[in-house]
Amino acid sequence: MAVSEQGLTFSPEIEARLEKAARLCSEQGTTLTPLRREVLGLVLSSDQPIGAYALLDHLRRTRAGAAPPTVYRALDFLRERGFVHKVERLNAFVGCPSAADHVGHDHGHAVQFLICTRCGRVTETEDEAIIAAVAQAAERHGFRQMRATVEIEGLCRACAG
Amino acid sequence: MAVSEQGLTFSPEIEARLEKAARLCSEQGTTLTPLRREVLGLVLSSDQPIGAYALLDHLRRTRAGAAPPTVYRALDFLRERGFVHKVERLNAFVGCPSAADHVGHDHGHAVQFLICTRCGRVTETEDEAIIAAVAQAAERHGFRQMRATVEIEGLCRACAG
DNA sequence: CTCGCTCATGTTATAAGATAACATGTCCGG
DNA sequence: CCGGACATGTTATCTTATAACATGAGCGAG
Repeated sequence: MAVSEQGLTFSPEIEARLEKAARLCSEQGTTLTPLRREVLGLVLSSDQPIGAYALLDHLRRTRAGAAPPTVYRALDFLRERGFVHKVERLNAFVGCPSAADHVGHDHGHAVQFLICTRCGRVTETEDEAIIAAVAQAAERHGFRQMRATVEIEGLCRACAG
Repeated sequence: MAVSEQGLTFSPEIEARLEKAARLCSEQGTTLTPLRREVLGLVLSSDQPIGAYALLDHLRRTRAGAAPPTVYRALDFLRERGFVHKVERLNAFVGCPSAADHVGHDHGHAVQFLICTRCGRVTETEDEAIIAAVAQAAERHGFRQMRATVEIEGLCRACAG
């Protein structure tokens, strides 16, 4: 991650994802501004879920005046578009690995996280059986599902040994 | 809910559940102290998830010195034993309707909440298909699941119309 | 009986997460 | 040139949660 006059620069893979996100935004008539781009880049660069205030600390390297609303507004934008998800148990944010696939319309989807309590890493999955089971359970209760999250805590393969 | 010298008194149904909880605790060698009993009673008396600070406000009616740790410690105790669950999305707590059935060992279970964004009510379910799908997905990733929560947001039958 | 342990609670302070409310600036179309 | 939409800046505050240390009750071993 380098600092230039345009703001932060990220690894090539992440730059590619940022480009893609920028394209998706402009197709929707919105803008991935430099600020939003930086926040998304920071989230994607973290190998663990990252908290809003940790993002803020990073942001302040380039933006002296950054304050909580700065980062929360950017996160709101990114979450609305599915580029970023919040892991509720951790009050922290992760980049969506498949943001490009289901732009903006994954409501009703049951996003799933495998949260390792030892190493802190989180893997996002999209298991169809879970999605279907959740949808059916909701329907059985006469519940109109808008969105759902599944947060599974335990030990990842590496940590479980 | 009445106030007596022994602390709060709840409705007969809730008193019955408190008695049962007290019995389960003593079987485990722990104690449902008056404080814990009051907190559990307050959670069970709420028809919606209730926040820690709302509980604190109620507690202070009978316990002048109550402070955040007072309520958080009681909640920790109750959660460890499965009498109470936290709805992560709401930072609020609900009583477990089936606390008596699976005392203390429901780890690995995927607790499920149907959260109505309109009326704020939360229904807890234990859908076997979801539990199984979650367990299988975790296994497929070599993940040793300890616990899981499924939080489904949308409109309940009454609110969806 | 009394020392020392464990458990529960009290007490004070602070950390961590999130939002409200209002101000500023930029771009663009009429 | 004005006015509206949008993005960000700025200040203050609110909500949620925990750290750290103090007090006190109950109980078993010596």
